[in-house]
Amino acid sequence: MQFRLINIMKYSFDTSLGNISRMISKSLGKSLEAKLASRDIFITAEQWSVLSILFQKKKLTQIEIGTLLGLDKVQIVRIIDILEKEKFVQRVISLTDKRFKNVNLTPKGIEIYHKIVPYAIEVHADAFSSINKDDIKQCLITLEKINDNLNH
Amino acid sequence: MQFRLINIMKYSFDTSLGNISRMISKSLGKSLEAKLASRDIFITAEQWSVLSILFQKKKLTQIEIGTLLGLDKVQIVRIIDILEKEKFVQRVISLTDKRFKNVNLTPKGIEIYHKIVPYAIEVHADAFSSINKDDIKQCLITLEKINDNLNH
DNA sequence: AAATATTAGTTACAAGTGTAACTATTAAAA
DNA sequence: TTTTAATAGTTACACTTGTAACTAATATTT
Repeated sequence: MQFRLINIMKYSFDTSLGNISRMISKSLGKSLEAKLASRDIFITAEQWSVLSILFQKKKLTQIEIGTLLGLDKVQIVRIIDILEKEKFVQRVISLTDKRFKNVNLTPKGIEIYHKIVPYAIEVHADAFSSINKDDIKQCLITLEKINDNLNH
Repeated sequence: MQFRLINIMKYSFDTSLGNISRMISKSLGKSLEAKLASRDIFITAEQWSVLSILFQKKKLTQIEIGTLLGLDKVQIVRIIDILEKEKFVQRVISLTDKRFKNVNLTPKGIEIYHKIVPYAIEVHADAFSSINKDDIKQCLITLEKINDNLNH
């Protein structure tokens, strides 16, 4: 049984999830950043991921953001510093525990979020073009499962 | 029709391919690097991708490596510099066009390749555990298609 | 054939990133 | 209750990475 598993798993570069996910993630990020830059919006893919998770969850501590995005606390500090300087987010020290800073979108942050969404959709639409939409759905479900495996 | 597409594509962070592929690629890379480091093999995930593409294709120019892996020529120079210093690969100037340098694995490079493969398989097996193997196959096929879309 | 453009690979430097050490605050242990 | 440990967030510095300019060789244009 173990032998069979190894057999199935025979390593092949072409189908290596590590490689293909790295390439896709890079392409999508660069593609989004290029689209935004051409409209004079200078926001990186990672900053965008923070903006969108904040839009979805409304209020998160820096540690929570890091956990959700797989980024460490130093990276989060830097991203929040930049986003706060641009007044897209604000830090609010928690009343119940002064170690925590709750981060939330400002009105300007919500505005930029809505401005960027169409470009994010565009990038994904390009990536998904001429691929069966059920296949894409199924693929994303499998990727979620893989991601769960990797986080536990 | 276009309206329907946009509707299907409604942006959701959770199912954002950009985010999930970034997280998976990072996890897999770090997981492999940690496994290797604990056995005193100090090779990064990117260096590994170069070793394995060279094992598969036997001989490639630096530009070809970059194209296959989605890395630019400067990154490739650096990786090949390191791998050459470790005597895992060698550069051979092309006889037909002196601008090109053909890169290939040395016997030591082939040896380290075979040494690393089991760890690469292990990392993927962890990622795929308890997921239906047909789903994984289908997922990888879809990712290949997405990757093709992004490269054209 | 000479001049120009293009390409593969390299180098240099600025900008970005990861690691470790730090502060402030709260929780747990003695 | 005092001491110790743990946690959220920050800072500093070494290391890595991206951009642009460079060399050398070949291809193209004039």
